[in-house]
Amino acid sequence: MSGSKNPRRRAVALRNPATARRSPRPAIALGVLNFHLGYFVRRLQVWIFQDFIRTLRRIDISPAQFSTLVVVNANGGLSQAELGAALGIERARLARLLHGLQDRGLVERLPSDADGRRHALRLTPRGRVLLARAKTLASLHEKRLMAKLGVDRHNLLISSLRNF
Amino acid sequence: MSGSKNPRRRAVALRNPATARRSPRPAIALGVLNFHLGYFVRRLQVWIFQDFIRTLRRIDISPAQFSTLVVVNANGGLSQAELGAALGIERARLARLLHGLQDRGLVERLPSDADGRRHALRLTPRGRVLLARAKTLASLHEKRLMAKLGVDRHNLLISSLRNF
DNA sequence: TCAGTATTGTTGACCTGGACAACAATCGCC
DNA sequence: GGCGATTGTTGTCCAGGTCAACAATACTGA
Repeated sequence: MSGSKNPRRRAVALRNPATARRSPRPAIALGVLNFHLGYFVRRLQVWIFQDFIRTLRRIDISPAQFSTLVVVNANGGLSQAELGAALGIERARLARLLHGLQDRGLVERLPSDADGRRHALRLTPRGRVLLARAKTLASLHEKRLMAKLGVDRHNLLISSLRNF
Repeated sequence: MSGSKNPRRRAVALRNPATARRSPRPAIALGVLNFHLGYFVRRLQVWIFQDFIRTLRRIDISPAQFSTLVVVNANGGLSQAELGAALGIERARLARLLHGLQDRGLVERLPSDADGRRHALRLTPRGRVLLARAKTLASLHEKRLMAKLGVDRHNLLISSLRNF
């Protein structure tokens, strides 16, 4: 039984110049990926999130938490359903996310007197203070992103995607 | 103990016009998110991935698998380290991803005769056939994306991000 | 030569997020 | 007043990202 049980066995060695290459390989070809916007959007998004997370790590605010705080602050008393629809966060996920923010004393969920099912979301004073700090840090991140993309391209992308 | 053990208790009802609003709420304000490119990039990326996944579901190829097949096909015999660096996939993750593709008979990992640690990656004939099919479906997805963004904006975004 | 160091790939473990279903409470409508 | 729809919560599953440890191999410098 020469290891034939394992479906991921190594094949026999191959005498192929490509596999023997030792000199520094020229840049990897991306092939048809060059025509797929999703590839580039994903790379940009990964870079942005990593920088954002690193920048706001000291106050322990993730991108999703940041956008939540911003939108709650800008729309006092809105419901979770509305918030989720605005941010594209599924309601189960949003419930847990808000619990985390509430446990940290940043948001409060008041019972809406107009609809017993809804929670009217609000920032606590502490939430507003933290949000101000978060906005400062987030603008630092955005400055770094502008520097990386170039200001003109950054503006082009923002205006191009805003009304999407 | 009126429920005071639970740190996430509901507060007393609030008499606030905002919470009592019953008429259709005007569009949710995004506040400062309007100035953060990451917010828009993420929304676009989510849309793209959802459409891509749905389009290629019938052949069970994810975006990461697609880009892997494309790059392996375009760079015969490259190593996992090179592939991972090109696509921004961490090597632990890439190892498992490739195992999945190998188990499906789409890629093979030949021992590189130049370096005993490396695997020279290649598509199998079956992998090449599936990749052709995947490319067809992916271009359908891209057409849908172009229709949604508008061709001009799509081209603008691609050329703007390609050399990023 | 060879001992120490770096690289490559693999595996295990953990965590976050997304997706989906079930559920209770409440609302709206007829 | 009852029935379907909505809202929020919870459980569960799965995919991905991350990190650490490890074995095998390559490289480097004394």
